[in-house]
Parts: sequence; C-alpha cells; structure tokens
Amino acid sequence: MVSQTLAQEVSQLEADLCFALADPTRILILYALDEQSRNVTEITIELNITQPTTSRHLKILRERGLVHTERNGTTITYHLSDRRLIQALDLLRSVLRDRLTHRASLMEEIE
Amino acid sequence: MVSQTLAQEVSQLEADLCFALADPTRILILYALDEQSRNVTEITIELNITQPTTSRHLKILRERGLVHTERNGTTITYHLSDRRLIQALDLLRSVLRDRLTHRASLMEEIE
DNA sequence: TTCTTATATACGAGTATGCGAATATATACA
DNA sequence: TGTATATATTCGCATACTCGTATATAAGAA
Repeated sequence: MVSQTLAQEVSQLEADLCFALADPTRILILYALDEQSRNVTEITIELNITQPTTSRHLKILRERGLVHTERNGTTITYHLSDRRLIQALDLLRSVLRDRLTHRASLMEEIE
Repeated sequence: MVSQTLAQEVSQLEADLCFALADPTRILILYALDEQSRNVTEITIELNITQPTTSRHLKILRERGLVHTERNGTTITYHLSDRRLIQALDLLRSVLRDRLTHRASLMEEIE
C-alpha cells in the first residue's frame, strides 16, 4: 500500500491528463494528430474552428505534454507525444460503443 | 470518413467520460471500486472526505454510467460498471510513469 | 408514528473554463 | 527596415465546477 499522499499525487497527475482529454475539440485534435502531424492552420481548417480557439486548446495539450511542437520557418507543427493516449481514448470509445449496442438491443426487445 | 457531425457527437460523449475522470477524487473512487464494491460511507472513510463530497462525485460518475448502484436496506453499494475504465486509467498512468522515468534519467546525465 | 442511520440535494462563495474579437509576437522575405 | 503570414495571448462575458454547511429524503427499527 503506497502512502495516501503519493496515491493522491498520482491521481492528481492522472486527473490533469484527463482534464486535457475532457473536451470534444481537444479529442478531435489528438485523433487528427495521430493520423498525421499538422500545423496550427491545418488543424484549424480540419476542425473548422477559429485560429485562437485552436491555439488555446493546443496550449492546454502542450502544457500537459500530450503533444509537442517543431518549428518549420513560420509554421509550427504539432505532434502527438504518445500513442497510448489514443489507445486510452479508443478504450473509452469501445465502452461507449458497447453501451449503444446494448441500448439498441433493448430497443429491439421492446418492439 | 464519418460525417463531421457524428464525429463531433462521439467526441462529445468521449469528452463527457473524460470529464468524469478529470478529478483526482473520482479517480481514487474508481480504483477503490475496482478493488471491491463499497457503499457511500465506506468510500467516504476510505478516501477521508466528507459524505456530501462523496455523494456529489458519485452522482457525476453515476450519471455518466461509470458506476452503478444496488440498494441493500438503507445502504447503497456502488459498483464499477466497466473494467476498461481502469484499463484506460492504467494506460495514462503508464504514460506518466515513463515520463517520470525519462526525467529521472535526464537528471542522472546532469549529475 | 417516531427515531435513527444512510444517502442525496440545495445554497452560497470562490474559482476556473470556454469563446469571440482584438491585439501581440515571431519568423521570413524583400 | 518594412511588410506579410503564422501563431499566441489578452479581454470581457457567460457559464459551470468544487467545496463546506445545512437540510432534505429514504429505509429500517422500535
């Protein structure tokens, strides 16, 4: 059994990661970056949002280390830092899928 | 390629799940429930928080389907709904661990 | 019915988030 | 240096979360 304090610290770090994931736009950004690295403008166009909004979300992801950057002249390319983030999101997505499937089967029973 | 709207809806649901995970107390609750199902009072004592705080966090987890309940007389036992939630948290935890390990090795290089 | 225990909710204060619009900074190039 | 493009930050407003305290509800026992 680890000390209460350490467990709380780890949970805090974990919660910070989850906070970064707790926004639909940021999730779409991560999936887009998993597909291929992109610069701010490309992300902005891909997600059809404003540029300041993109930058703000990227800042949150960057500060928590979920993405990292690489400057090429005037543009800054963003990369996904760790594919396990996508694996975690896919796990959650599979939970959602099963939930919907289950509801669908309940609907069929009713009909 | 799915429609933009559907992708956004899925991301919204995913973000709702992540929101539930984006709090250290709720993460500790989920790990505690993974270990064994417990009632509200037991969780309150285990995490050393107030009872209303426990109930509020449980409500958030319950509304999003991460936990489900079972009444036994006056007490209500909470159960983890899906172990994949723990698997997802463990993935994030492994990301944090590697990050710390990497930093530690950088520290050694400096010394 | 009345009392007791277990759980949930409401209220208020404090804090933080999200967004659009405007502005600032940074790099490249002429 | 001056200009253009890419990215980041600030401001103001609306909204939403967290917590402690107090209170309400629910079930069981006497």
